[in-house]
Amino acid sequence: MRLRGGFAATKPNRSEIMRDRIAAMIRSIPRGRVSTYGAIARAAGYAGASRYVAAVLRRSVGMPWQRVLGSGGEIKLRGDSAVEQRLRLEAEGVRFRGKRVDMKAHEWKFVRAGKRK
DNA sequence: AGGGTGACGATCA
DNA sequence: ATGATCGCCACCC
Repeated sequence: MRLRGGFAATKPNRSEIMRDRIAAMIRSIPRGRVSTYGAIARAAGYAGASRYVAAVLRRSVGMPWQRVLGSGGEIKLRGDSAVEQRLRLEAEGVRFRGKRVDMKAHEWKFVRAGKRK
């Protein structure tokens, strides 16, 4: 957490930086394009943290959450949420092939960040 | 320290 | 295509 006014704030720990970087990647996905939990984790420099990407998305507000999908363009939400996600995506022009998003046409390619420990 | 959780992902039956 | 398994990661008791 950053403090205002230039006072010595508590140094952000590894997880906070991780969370911020992941959130930034999600926010950078343009309208009409999508990505996956795994790809976002890798792009942020945390390969393997796909589950955490979902956790971050879940607890953040004002994020384009509908643009984040499971591997292969699969909607991982359940019930009403899943329906809403599909509607929101179709509303911004994202096409589906059966149950999944046509990744070939809509997957957003990030410029990878360097790997980190 | 130990065990359980989830909007994951790859693999296999 | 579908469900079970297992490995992963940070969190939360």
